[in-house]
Amino acid sequence: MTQEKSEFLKGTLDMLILKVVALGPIHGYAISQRIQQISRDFFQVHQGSLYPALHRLEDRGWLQAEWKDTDTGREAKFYTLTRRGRKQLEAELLNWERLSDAVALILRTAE
Amino acid sequence: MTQEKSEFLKGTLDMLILKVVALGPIHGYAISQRIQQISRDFFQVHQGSLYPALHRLEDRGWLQAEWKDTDTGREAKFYTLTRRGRKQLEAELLNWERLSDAVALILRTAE
DNA sequence: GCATATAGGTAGGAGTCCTAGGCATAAAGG
DNA sequence: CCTTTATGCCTAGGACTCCTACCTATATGC
Repeated sequence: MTQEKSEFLKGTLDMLILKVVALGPIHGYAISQRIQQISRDFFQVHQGSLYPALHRLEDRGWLQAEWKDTDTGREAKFYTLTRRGRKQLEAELLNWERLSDAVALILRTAE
Repeated sequence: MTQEKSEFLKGTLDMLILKVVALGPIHGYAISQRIQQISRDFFQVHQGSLYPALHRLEDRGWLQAEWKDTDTGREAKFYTLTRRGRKQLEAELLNWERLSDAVALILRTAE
């Protein structure tokens, strides 16, 4: 089955998560909602993508998790950026800029 | 082993190939060189990515192949876009635009 | 009492890209 | 003449990411 979904994240998910977490402590479920909201529904982060990604980023030492209560009095895992996570975010931002510049170079080539 | 290469194509390879082929009939090896040149060496399309991608695009009916002689008198498989390939390219261009816009929305979010 | 939203998770498969190899011929350098 | 390099095509296998489809549990709304 071919991937045709327009929401396909194209490897940007890690960067998007790091960026959203950089805005302040936030739990997983809220991260996916934030990404969807801010992107005006372009991105839809499915739970099967979200949670493995969070565990991945935590394993790599970029995110730190802590169980806390939400506003509504429920338990949730709140994530914060580590120092290394902040560095990683900067690296990914730079790489994304270069990538999209490189793509633009090719797309603008008219001969 | 983690993927850390900055040349990582992030799912853009199909679009880039379609775009380069849209510029005129060209063979596989030259496609990878073109992409590397135009992107100022940011993208490096390895042969293990290139040829499977070309076969994929041909299987989907977006590219058409024909054996011809190069300038230097060697045989090579020249690719051209089919009508469906042209449509696909336009769809991918639009999707790329939307994707990068959506990413930009999130990256510019300062709170 | 039951559906929906919130909040966490896993398993399995599909798809893409990479490394590492193989094959063949032409040009260039010693 | 012979060996290296560039050109040109290809595949196998593994790593990684993302998706669908499932599971669990609690709070809220009807």
